[in-house]
Amino acid sequence: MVTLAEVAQHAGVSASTVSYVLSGKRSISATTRQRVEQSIRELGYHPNAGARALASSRSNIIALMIPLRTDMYVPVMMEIAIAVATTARTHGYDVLLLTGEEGPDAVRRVTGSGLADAMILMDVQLDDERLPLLRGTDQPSVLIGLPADTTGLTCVDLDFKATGALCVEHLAMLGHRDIAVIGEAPAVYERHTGFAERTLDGLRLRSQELGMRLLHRPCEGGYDAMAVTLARILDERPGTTGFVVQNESAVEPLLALLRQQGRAVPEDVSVVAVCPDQVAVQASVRLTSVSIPAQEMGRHAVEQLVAKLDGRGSDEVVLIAPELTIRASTGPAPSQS
Amino acid sequence: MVTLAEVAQHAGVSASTVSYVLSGKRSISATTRQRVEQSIRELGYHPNAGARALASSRSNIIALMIPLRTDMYVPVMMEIAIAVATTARTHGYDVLLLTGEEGPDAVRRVTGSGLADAMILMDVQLDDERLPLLRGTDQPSVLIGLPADTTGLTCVDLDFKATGALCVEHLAMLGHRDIAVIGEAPAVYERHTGFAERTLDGLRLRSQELGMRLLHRPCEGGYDAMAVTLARILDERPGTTGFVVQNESAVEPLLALLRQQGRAVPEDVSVVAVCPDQVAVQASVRLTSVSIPAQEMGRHAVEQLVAKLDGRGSDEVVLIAPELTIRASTGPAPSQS
DNA sequence: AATCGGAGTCGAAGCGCTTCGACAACCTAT
DNA sequence: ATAGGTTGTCGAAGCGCTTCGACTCCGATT
Repeated sequence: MVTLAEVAQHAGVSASTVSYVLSGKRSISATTRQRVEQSIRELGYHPNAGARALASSRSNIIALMIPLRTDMYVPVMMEIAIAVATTARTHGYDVLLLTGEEGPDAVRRVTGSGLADAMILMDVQLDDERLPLLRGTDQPSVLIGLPADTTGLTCVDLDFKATGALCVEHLAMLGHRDIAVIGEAPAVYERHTGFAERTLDGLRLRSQELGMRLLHRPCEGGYDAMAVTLARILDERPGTTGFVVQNESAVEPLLALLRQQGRAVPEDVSVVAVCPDQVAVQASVRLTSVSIPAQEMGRHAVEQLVAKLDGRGSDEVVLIAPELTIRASTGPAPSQS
Repeated sequence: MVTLAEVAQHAGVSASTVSYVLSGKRSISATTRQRVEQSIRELGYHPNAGARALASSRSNIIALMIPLRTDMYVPVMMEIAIAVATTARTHGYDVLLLTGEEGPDAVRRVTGSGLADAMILMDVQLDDERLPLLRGTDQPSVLIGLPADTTGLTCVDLDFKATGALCVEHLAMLGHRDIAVIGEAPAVYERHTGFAERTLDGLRLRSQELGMRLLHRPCEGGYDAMAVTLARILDERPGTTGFVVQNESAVEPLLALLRQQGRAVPEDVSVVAVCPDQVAVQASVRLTSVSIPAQEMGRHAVEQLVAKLDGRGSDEVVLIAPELTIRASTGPAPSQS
């Protein structure tokens, strides 16, 4: 393994000079720089990560905590993770993948050992047990998601409340008055994952303001669960003409069931989904949807973090404005004949 | 930040003793050990990762290279990644997430810098450009997937050839004679991803042996692409009664289209999928499928790697035997009336 | 001509840990 | 009683890098 010292010798300069060429923290004459760079290339030198971390107390690693469960939003998680990894690389950072499994201990371990310089937390619950730890350390962090109390924290998330409102408004504009919400699995609500509850808030508030009737039903994904849920909804509110779906794995089953029952989309009922664009365009009916900007969230989180690590940037909550794309699954409410 | 030296002082022993308590590499008297452990707990000590890596030339990190593209098998990738991360933790390793983006350079960077002790590569192509680099380094690695030439490499994968054969056998046993294969997107075949081609090999070989007719069509996921593909297939081979689907995002569209055309599953046509169990049970018809054991693959890869790092274990190719689960999407071929 | 300051380079200290050799203390077999 | 072997502990030498003075040179300022 090639070391700094070897490069220095090869280039005929001192070790510190090589170091300064690499870091740019002191000025180096053009000729020296070139000679050093040449040697680095010739010898195929890569700075040793451990030594660098030890000497500089900077690991150039960002930790990413992803949820262990895969009961929801797998593609979204994946997309965020990839966006985080690629964005981090453009800033010279690598990404350490932690699963929720260790819980709060992972936070202690990482901050305590200097394994990572900063962390990004996903799947944040309203009252997450990791939050006190984050507040109690000087290690920068960014949450993807929104807890109940955000003081002293930096968060990035889609504005799910506005998302809910936007869905309702769109359906209202089309003349729908009776709306059903197919939500995430009950477990998601039980563990108080913020985004699900905030979407619901937005839906409820806006529908009330607009004088619409709203029925919310959580739903495990899959065909069978959706069948049961749909039957109950139509039993309770036969006049339902609009659906808002916030559960990827319920989308296609819902469409299939509606088709099967002879309810045409969008002629008889309209469906708005909250899902990544990819899911919306691949569905059997191209879905009107509010997209979940997974990539943007991941990128944003890293950039906030890098800003903090560079001494710029501060705690703030960034809520990305939702955008509704009209596709083929929504249309005017059927006239009440 | 608490250091080894502080722990040593607090416990009234030398630094090296604390180190030996931690590593267990020399025997320590019970009383000393307890005193040291007590101090560690009281002070909340965590060994500094950089210092440790520098001194021991072991980072206790495993690098995981995941594909950048998300055009296939997202849930599988995710499940593997999570399995790798959790399994690695049980062996005292953390996982560094690398995307394919950097290509072979990532391998150079990681091995050169000592960032990781070993690596796991996913989405291996038959003639992957990273392979020469792996062979040329003494850093252990495991591939998830199977390249054309496996000499000097350790690989873990589902036995896709046997998977293909298994699907054909099942359909043959039920009396089907005309089979269509809905494959991955054309791009997947173009870049010579081993698993797709090997499945196809298995399908072709076994169907030939059993005297069945087989038609293979790649297919982008999604409803529209599936509609076109299906129309072409039925046009060319109207007598097709069995489908093998190896593309998650084509499964549900296929079922919807068949339903729409009045072809009942499994009465008129049978469908076998190659997909994770979760997908199979969530579909609108519970699918007979060969499951992709993502978790097992991830776990296995880590265990191979850890064995190598411990000086045990050697290069070998582990092909996991496929298992077919019969569910509701396959049945006897319709009698030829 | 004397002084100042910036640019460019070097030497050395040290980051927190592992690990090797040394050594004291003790136990066992002669 | 003595040699030989264990067992438990310590001191010190690095691992490869960053970074802080310190030093030299040289052109610019008075």
